[in-house]
Amino acid sequence: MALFDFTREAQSGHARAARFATAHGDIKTPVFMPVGTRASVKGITPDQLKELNAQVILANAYHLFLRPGAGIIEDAGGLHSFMNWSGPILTDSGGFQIFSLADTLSISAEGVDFRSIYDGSKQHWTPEDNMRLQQSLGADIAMQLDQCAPYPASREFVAQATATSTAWAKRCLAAHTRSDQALFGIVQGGMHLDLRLQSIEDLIEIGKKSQDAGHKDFQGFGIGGYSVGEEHDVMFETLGEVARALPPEKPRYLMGVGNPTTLVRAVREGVDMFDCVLPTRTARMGTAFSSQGRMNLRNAQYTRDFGPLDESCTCGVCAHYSRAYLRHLVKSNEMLGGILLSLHNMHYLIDLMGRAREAILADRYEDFYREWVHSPAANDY
RNA sequence: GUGGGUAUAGUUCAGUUGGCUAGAACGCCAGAUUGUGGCUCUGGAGGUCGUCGGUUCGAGUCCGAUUAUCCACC
Repeated sequence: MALFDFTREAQSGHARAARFATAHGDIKTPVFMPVGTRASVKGITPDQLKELNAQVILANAYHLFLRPGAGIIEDAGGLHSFMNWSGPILTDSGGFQIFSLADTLSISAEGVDFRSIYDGSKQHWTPEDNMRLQQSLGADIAMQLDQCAPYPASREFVAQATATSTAWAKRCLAAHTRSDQALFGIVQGGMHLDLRLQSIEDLIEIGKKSQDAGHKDFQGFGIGGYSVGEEHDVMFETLGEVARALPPEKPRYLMGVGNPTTLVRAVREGVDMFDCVLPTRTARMGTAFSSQGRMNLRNAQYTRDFGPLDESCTCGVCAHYSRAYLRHLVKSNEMLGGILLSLHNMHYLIDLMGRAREAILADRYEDFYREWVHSPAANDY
């Protein structure tokens, strides 16, 4: 199996099961990727991630560039060595941070000026700078630098941001030379289907021309610009058509999503990969996913509840700790509370995608989907 | 026993020369969290101001008694 081959194993409706080959191992899809922005999945060690069957984790080029700096990670032998994770890693470019952190000074076709969130210093990035950065970090998958439009935004603004992303996609692809690292283009276009379809057409064209010139093509595509504050159902008005307009022989990565039910629905639309801070962030705030829906462990009803977090969960936290104890930890601000709930939530999403994969392989994804949306577990947002 | 201090929300305390619908912090209760600047953010409940009486148009604020409690001295 050649590097970056996306080998489709089964399809059930639009849902796909596949293997994506990277230099640090295969990724079996559909897959949820834990987020470790600053080379750390908050509260979870790499050993624990392996036990949870995490296949690939995320890091963020923007944050690592500002701290500790790419040079240090390069001297450490790359990101894998630096953080002691031997499996696949995906780095996000930082396009989302430029949009979300509001320290952006200016964005033009040429590049972006922004201020460091750590010391306020002025920084300048071109797409080429960003590619150099991500290649020096050495992840298995790099994302193009993109511009993510906020929501709501005028159609004109979204169209302009999408055009900028497309221009940057072309330059990122041209500047990307590392053969053991995949590069994903990113679809933008906000909630406008026509802008998104145009974005996809442009990305495919850019890849084709690059290949014709003897250079590489994108090995997959991110679907960006969703989960930026819109109502949950808005995304599904266009997601299916967007996902299926992408080349079927390459992975589709819905960026920044999400909660369990959104994953189950998005897989049904043909999405293969997800990442989200939700399992760890909500865990630190005291919230757990469960077969009974979302649970807020701070609630008084758990004060004397000595049963497991989720009776139908197979994770180590549910095997050994009671709701009452977890509530106590959360209420007492003990870091162990956030850690244990993070472990559980992470297991929950990884296991969910594992079960989705089994259902696809057995060609009964529609049944799996129906069962899910009618179960109390779907009460998760 | 004597002298002095203090009694206001679950807790620690603010409440200016008497003029509110008596406030704060923490705690408590409940929401939020989607390509992570998050021990974060948003709401809510809760007090006949120790008790009884007096002065006053009006008392958490002044006066008396009483109870509790703290300190000092016998």
